Amino acid sequence: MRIQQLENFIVLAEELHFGKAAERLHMQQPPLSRQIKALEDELGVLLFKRNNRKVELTEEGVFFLQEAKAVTTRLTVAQHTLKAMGNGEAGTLRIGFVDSSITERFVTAMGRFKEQYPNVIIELEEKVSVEQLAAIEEGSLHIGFIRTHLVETHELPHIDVISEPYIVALAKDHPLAGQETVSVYDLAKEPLIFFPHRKNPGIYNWVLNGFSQYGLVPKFGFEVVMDQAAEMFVAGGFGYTLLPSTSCRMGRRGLTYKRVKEPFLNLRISMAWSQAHECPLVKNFIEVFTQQADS
Amino acid sequence: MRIQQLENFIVLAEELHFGKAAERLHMQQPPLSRQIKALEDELGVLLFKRNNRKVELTEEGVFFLQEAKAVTTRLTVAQHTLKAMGNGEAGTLRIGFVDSSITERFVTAMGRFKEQYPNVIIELEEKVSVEQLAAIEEGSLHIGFIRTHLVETHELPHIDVISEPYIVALAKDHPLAGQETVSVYDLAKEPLIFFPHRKNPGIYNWVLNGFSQYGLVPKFGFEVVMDQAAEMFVAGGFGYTLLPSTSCRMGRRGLTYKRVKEPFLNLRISMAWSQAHECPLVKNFIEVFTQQADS
DNA sequence: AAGAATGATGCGATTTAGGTATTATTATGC
DNA sequence: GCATAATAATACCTAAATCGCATCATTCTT
Repeated sequence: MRIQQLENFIVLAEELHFGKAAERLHMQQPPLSRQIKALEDELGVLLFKRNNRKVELTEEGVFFLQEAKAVTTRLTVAQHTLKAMGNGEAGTLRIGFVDSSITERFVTAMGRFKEQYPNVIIELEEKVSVEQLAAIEEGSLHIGFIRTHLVETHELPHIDVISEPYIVALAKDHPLAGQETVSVYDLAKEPLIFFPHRKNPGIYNWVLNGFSQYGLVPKFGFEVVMDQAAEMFVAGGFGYTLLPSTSCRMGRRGLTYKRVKEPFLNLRISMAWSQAHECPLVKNFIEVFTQQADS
Repeated sequence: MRIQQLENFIVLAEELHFGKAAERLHMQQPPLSRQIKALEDELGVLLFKRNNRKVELTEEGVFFLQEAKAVTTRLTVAQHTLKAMGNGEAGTLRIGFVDSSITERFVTAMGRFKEQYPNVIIELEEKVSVEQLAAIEEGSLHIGFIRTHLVETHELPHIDVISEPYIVALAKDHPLAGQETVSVYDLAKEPLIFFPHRKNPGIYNWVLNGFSQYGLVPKFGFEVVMDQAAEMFVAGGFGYTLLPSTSCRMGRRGLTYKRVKEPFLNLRISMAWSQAHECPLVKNFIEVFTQQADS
């Protein structure tokens, strides 16, 4: 059975006249007669009652007409959707992100994209950078918002989106709070209030690394899971903590925030994708994302 | 596009291996490769990523797979339904009936049929006999329960289902109530409580006819629309009324029922259909209807 | 580096579809 | 009542599409 047969059957059911239907279909009457007969033979039923003078649908024909219409329209819609997918106007875009990548820019970019491409489904999933990296290279993730140094070493195409120093949060009456900036050497002597290794090994190790650049090891104090809890301990004078600078715009009462004197920890996030798996969806997303940056 | 291409595409999407898919499809690998390529060309997208070593669906392929499955299964179901319709096990059976044809036998036959052929839709419509007759001969009604004398004059195939004399309902203290049977000649002198002509012209004229056989004309008393109202007037001694004998099995208090002495009015209803439009549905219904009569 | 696995390509044979001419049948008009 | 017009079916031919076989090209494995 060919789709064309279904389409021709539908036209004939509308015209109820082989000659006129054949004309509409840009073909001759005899092939149409044969085609309908072949369809009837294949289905094992008569679709039309025809007595050389009048053509009308049988009960079976009425039923099959509705089925044929359903099938052909579904296929036509599918073809249009496929075309839209080819233009990156339909489909599913899978985007990964790390906790700290969620900025206003990130959110508004999502909104803009959804507005411009309403038929694209966006699947967002939080994953640590290395996992995203693997998923991108495997092709199961289109785009990842991940730590910049990783995409640099993996040589993935990317756009940098965040670059902000980690800063020190201290109690206002802390001995170090009097200085404009704080030295890592001084920090290493104070207890660090930080989350446990298991919560985010990447950041944890990265912080350790920041200290070891200067031959230092931080002196760990309390380990707390939530940021708010950490700030409470800091305010209570039990030590200091480290935060991305944007995380503390509205400062907490009793705390003060100081930059580190030496080059220390700089949180850098990039939007990365795979050259190999680059598709129209990705291209369109990048375009929307960068356009927004301009405006 | 052929349906077979969609089916082959589905198999290949399951196997993800041209050789194995071709084997399952009882064909050689080269034609399958070409067929898939032709499908891709027609759709304008690649359905599979294939690098001489691995075959996997593209995003478009995943989407089209779901559409192809939907389309092919719908067509398969449609073909099964068509086959069922050929056996009279699916479709729509249109049955007409007149008011007085609704008996217990009629109702239980409907139930039995619906039980035996659950996929057949029964469309019941009440219509006077002549209209049903026209609809049957035109083919828009499969079966009609109509007045027997009409099907006899039109020579339609039919099965008689009701034959019952009309009888006379009288008040117990009515002068004619003392006799075993009542004569039409006596009846013609008494007032007849009957429904108005507009309610059922067929029966009304038929009753007039019954009297005119004997050169008589009934003497009309009250015209009432509902049967119960007629019985009340009769019980009150305002005259007599005429009823099909089964309509008064459980007699009303204060009334008595008498047969007419002479051959008078005999209500005969038949189930009729058209030889020309006889289809499996009709055959099956007749079979169920007569089977029930036996049991 | 050689061989096995696997999808693509070339070619000839068969099947299938479409076009033209014609036939058969039925309704309509004089 | 017969001739004609209308219309779907059939016959026959040509063109196109499909299939199977043989082969090629590429890539992974050992």
